[in-house]
Amino acid sequence: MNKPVQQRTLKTRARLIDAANAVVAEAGFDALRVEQVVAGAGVAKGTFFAHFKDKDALMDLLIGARIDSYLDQIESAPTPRDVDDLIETLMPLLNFMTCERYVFDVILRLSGAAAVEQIGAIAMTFERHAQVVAKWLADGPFRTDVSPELLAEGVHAFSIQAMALKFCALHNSQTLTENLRPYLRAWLMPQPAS
Amino acid sequence: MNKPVQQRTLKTRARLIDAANAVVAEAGFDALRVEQVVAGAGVAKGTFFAHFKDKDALMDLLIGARIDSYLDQIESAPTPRDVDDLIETLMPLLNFMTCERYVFDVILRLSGAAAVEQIGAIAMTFERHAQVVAKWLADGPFRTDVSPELLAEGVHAFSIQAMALKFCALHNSQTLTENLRPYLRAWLMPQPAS
Amino acid sequence: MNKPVQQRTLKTRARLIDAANAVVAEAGFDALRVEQVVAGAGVAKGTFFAHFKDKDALMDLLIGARIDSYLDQIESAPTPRDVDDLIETLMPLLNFMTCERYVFDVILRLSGAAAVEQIGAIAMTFERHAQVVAKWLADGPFRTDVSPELLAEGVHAFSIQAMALKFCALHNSQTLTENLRPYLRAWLMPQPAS
Amino acid sequence: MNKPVQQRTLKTRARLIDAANAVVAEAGFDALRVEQVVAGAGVAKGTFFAHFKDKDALMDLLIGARIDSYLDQIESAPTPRDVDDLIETLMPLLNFMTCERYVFDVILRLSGAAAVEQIGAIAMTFERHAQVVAKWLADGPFRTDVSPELLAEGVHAFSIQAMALKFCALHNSQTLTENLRPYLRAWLMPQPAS
DNA sequence: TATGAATGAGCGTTCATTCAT
DNA sequence: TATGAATGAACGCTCATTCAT
Repeated sequence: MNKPVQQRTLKTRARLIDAANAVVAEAGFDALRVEQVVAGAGVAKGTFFAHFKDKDALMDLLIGARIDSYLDQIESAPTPRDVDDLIETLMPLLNFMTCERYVFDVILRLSGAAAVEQIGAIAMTFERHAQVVAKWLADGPFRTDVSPELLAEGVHAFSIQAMALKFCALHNSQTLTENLRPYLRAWLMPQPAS
Repeated sequence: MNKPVQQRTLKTRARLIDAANAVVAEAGFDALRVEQVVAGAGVAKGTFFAHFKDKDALMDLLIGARIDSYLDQIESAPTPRDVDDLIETLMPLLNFMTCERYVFDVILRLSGAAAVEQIGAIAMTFERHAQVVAKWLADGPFRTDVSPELLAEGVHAFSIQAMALKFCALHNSQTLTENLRPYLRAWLMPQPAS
Repeated sequence: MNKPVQQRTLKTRARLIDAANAVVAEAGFDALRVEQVVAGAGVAKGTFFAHFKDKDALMDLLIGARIDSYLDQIESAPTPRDVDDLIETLMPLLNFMTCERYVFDVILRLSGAAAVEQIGAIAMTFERHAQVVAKWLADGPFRTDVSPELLAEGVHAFSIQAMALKFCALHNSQTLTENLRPYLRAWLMPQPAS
Repeated sequence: MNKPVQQRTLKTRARLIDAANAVVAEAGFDALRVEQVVAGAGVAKGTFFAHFKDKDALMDLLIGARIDSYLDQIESAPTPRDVDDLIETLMPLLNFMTCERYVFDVILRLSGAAAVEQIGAIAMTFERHAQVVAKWLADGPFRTDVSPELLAEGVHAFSIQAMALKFCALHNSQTLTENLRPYLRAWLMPQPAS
């Protein structure tokens, strides 16, 4: 009964997102302007704000979708055999997350939601990321004295740290991979008997 | 000859900082506006920017000073004997860093300087923090298979993670301390022989 | 055959008006939003405009009805014997008309219809008001050198003036009654022989 | 000492007003857009709102200035000898006030100020109008049983009434002058001995 | 009649930062 | 150094009204 209306809504929403993606492809996330998006979608400005609370909500969706597609790839990849393998598998995602300073900032900002109702796409991907990595860690040649879930959270923490260093003049002489490797080795590998 | 001028300069700078601290005490860091600061200091807006490169430079100073005073306390505290001790020692600092979402964001943003010349007060405190923690970790009953410096960086990474969770509706049911403990246990303690 | 349809129509219309009155009772005329009204009536926005040409048409109805009920009271009151009596009789109406700045504005705007076909409830009440007052003035101890109709129009003009003063910081130290009395004395009473 | 700065301010303000007057001359008051004004003045939008609280504040100034110049003409005109003379003298002002429905609405809206500090140009002209007319009425062949100030307020009330009728479909078959004459005759002339 | 997504055009805001004096 | 008016570029908002279904 209310299907036709909803389809119209979904169509408009899709056009907005398509237009936004076109702008991003052209000029990047930081350069996206709401005005361009509505112009590209051929809708009124008011329509934009009927679909998205604000520009951040759109960004959450766009960036969240990309992270999700990277997670799809990651999930379908073979379980990493060692730390280097793990890093290599994660790299496409980490590279995307640091492709623009603006993107990294948005991700940090939106990865936590002030209220449960406001949990957005990016925050959801963080949950998923933890699950995917935990599943790996349970299988691989990694330390077993703590839960895979905790290990996965640590991978996340060190990834953030390494990504942050990429934007830091003092430490960006090393690549993201090089920064990340010692952290994850020390975190994931069983300690040699002392 | 130029002594009086310098004194006036220092005086103006001091008045700006005092005014800023008054605003912060009244309304918090997030609510601080340059306009309020210059009004409180009784100078013109332009004068503010003659003393501080930008608003962030002031924030760096204000927040950096507070972090430094927490580090003073931390440094003068006895070396922690275990993880709980370590957390307890660090907590006043971590609580301050998460007193406002805005403060946490500023710290993340300024903790890595975008350029080497721009290393500010907050970035300095992070170096100092790393040294203090590394010294502790070298002395305590912690794992020795990796360098204390790397361990300290990990403490930092997990602290950031735990602080971020404080602002996340999905995970803030636990206290910062409760979130941090399992991370640091797993990171710092020698693994039991498996 | 079309009875049930008409009844449904009338029912919807009544529900819209009830909902509108509820909003007005809660928050006043100025705060009334079409959205609230349709929400309260449990119908869609478009339905509102199937029943009322525009929001003003609803306002015309709501405010016109209230004015009419004040006119009922006025009409059933005894013919005023003097100016003070006249003012006292009119006051409930004038107080309502100035209960909100917005109400006064709407009344001014709709009291003269832009087109003859658009004569609405408020415009009708003004005609009625003029007739009622003219009838009084023909009977009372008032000047007789001009027609009662003209006198009534003057009462209207001075009432508007006095009401406007109520919204003016320069003149609202006096009550509406106090502002109105000298006007109507000078307008309605026979001049003393000079 | 602070003269040069103020002159710059005044210059910018003058450019804004000039640009606004140009737009009005071109397209009328109703068609004035803030964007056009700032474009015409060659200043930023922020500057506009630094000079005027909102668009209404500019309108108050523009319209108030015009009314004032009409009042200048009126003031320098010879004292009217009778009602027709009076109407003829006032007509340029009344014609301007009703040149656009929008202008009349703005005048009504801004003629009263909610607070004394907010009294604007239009509200001031109303005071002046009363004074100018009162001075005339004291001199002319008009009724003397009430104060000239009261008589002037009545002229104002009837002028508003007559202007409102101009926008009213039911009564605009008569000219403003024709509508006004009977009112003012009855209001201003000594009553014939009955 | 009923629906409700879409419209739309302009206003006001924001506030750190700049620059001519 | 000090001044403070001016900048600027989007964003977000408003909300009555329309129109295709």
